[in-house]
Amino acid sequence: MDVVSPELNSLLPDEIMDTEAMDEDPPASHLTPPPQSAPESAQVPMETEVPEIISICPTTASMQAISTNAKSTTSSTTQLLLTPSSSSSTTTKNATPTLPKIPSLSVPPNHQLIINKVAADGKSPGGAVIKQEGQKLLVAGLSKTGQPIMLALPHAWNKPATSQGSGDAKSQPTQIKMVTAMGKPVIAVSSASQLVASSTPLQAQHLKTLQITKKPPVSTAGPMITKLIITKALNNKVLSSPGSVSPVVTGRVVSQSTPLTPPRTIAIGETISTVPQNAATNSKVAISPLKSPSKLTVVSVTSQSSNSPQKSVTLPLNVALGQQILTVQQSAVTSPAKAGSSQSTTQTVKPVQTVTVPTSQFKTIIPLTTPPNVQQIQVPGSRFHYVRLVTATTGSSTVQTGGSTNTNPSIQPAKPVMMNAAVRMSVPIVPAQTVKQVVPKPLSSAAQVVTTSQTPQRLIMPATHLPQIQPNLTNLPPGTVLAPAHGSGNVGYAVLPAPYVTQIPQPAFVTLTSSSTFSTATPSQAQARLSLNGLSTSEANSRPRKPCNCTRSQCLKLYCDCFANGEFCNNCNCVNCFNNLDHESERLKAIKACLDRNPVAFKPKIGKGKEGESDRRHSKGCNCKKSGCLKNYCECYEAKIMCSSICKCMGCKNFEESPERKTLMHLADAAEVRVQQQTAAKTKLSSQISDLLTRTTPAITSGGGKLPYTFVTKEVAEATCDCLLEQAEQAELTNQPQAMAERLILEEFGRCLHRIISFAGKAKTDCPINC
DNA sequence: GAGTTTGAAACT
DNA sequence: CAGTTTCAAACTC
Repeated sequence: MDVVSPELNSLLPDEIMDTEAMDEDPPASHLTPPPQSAPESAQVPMETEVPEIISICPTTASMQAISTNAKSTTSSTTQLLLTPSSSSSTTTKNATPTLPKIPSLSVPPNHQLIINKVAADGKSPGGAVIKQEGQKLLVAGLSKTGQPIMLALPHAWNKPATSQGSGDAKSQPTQIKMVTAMGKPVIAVSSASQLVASSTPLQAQHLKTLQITKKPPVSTAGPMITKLIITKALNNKVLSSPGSVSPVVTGRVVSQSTPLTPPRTIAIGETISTVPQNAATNSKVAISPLKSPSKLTVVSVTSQSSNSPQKSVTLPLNVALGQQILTVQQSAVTSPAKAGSSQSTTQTVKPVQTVTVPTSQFKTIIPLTTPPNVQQIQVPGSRFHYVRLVTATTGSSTVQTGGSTNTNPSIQPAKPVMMNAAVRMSVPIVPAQTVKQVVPKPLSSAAQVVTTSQTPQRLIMPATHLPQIQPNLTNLPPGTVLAPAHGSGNVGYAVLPAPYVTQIPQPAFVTLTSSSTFSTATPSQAQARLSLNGLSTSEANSRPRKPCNCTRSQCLKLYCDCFANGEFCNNCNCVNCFNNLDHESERLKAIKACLDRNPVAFKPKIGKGKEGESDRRHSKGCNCKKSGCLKNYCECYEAKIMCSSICKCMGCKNFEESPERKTLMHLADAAEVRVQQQTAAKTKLSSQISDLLTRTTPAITSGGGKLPYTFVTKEVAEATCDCLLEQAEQAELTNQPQAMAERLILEEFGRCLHRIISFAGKAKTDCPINC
């Protein structure tokens, strides 16, 4: 029977405290995306920081429940809810003080929060008091078998959600999910999620993620008994107390290397070890979603009956990151992992099977019921990588060793672990250049730390079975992902342009985030990526492109820039937009139609030249007639490239030696520089004047100094001179004749005077009584 | 902001 | 493939 401290219960969101849902959550719930909550989903940052260390250890039998008193925590109101694992039915709301001993919290100097087994006190009956300090939160629980369960969380999780808007990737929330599948607990940490117990209401809102699902291996559709913990660690250290903790639970911690230096290779290791079943089956863990730093760790843990021998399972994990596909393979604990990296040269279908970990929004439940295997697909000559998701029903399917580079997940005799999740990684769309495979590392004891690359993340989403849409892989929009239909086995693909993928709202997925790219991405960016048309509020940085204004095309034709770029409309001004998930079928059909008309419709029009940008040219060439190819009507000119021989334009002036073009480009560049310089100068001048206003107001008021020259102090004069000098420099840069230069300088001087006078007038109006 | 111009996309 | 229409962005006033 699982017990949750009442005190904690009152603090936790309903979603978390809904034990029935946790216990009785039908398989469908796992597959069903969480209810679309626009605000929440929109606010869910895709990139989140990952806890430095997350380790899960079996709990001791004595512990029935562990709860953290939010009040006890100093800074963050992080709450940890750890329900005892028992074979019987679980009830979180019935915290029983009868629990023998409860882990107490100790704050080690290493900035870890540790919950140790201690006697229950009055404050948190049946629960442990969590003392938070430092960067890591370590929650240790003891199962009935006496095996501890420990969770280490980065201190960043404790940060209030309000800091998310700061743009600091570290502030992004991380979600911890515990799912029990096949009677075995599965714990996953998704970066997208937020802290379960956060002091701020905002954090509480997002808290939905912690869920434990117990499912007997029933149907083939939902058979996955994956015990998976996904964590992202900042460092390679594994905090789980190796010696003290029983070896039952072992997990690898996937850690990303330093954010500053994104590693080229991503290594994700996963260990699955047996755990006393009684401890695992019914245990519930509610962990307040803490903001995780940019690091993501994925740790899979398998629990099994105590009597059963420890098993190690290899878990192939295929993660498509941006244009990159990350192949992660789990190695047996005993068997060292093979390191292999395969790059772009690939066959149509890679023998390696991979598991895509779907990214989830904050409130996602890890769907373990229908775990597809993912096969990495690389099209020769194609810039893009594709992933084929295959529903894995048996462990045998997981094994395919292809080329030497592919380390086949050496599947141990134990049952294969499969993840029915896609990794959603919102990342800048970049050409898929590399396929990175993670070399499984030999599991030492409790956990292993694996470094992950900072590659942008891409979402692989489940899609409707659309067998009719199987366009040429090489012609798909950049980053297109082929997603399998639900329950359709390995057949059927849905064409998902990568940009779409990154914007797809959250289905029920496991979130795996990469830390590195997140560091640069602001929450708003992630938010914008997630949001659909009109749902996102802040996306200034996420959308370099202008919003479309389509009215008649439904944004499903190439007229629409959003559609043409393979993106969902987002905060656009379009009318009757179908370029969103609500009209997925229409959109897919439109994509197919476009590809039928033009197989390379979604390929970039501006091909990269042989040697850098200078050789860039339009793939089709323009067809301008009146613009002289010197206006943005011309696609060549718009792309800042010159027309080439393939252009059919008339009266083209967009060639290398064209004087018109040179003048135009020169003026454009000069204007840009000028704007920047003048902006800086004006800012300085305004600052000086404003500062002067505050200092001279008494003099003005007393002496009736309402004359502008009152403000012409040394500072103002210097600022004015700066403006004039910059103007002169600008004129010089643009090769303006002397007369013109003088004129520009005088004009600038006039503007400066005008500003001075304006401020003087303002000062006068601000103090009408005295002035 | 409304209207016009322009050229790509779509259509025939 | 060529001609025409549609469409939305770029541009002008």
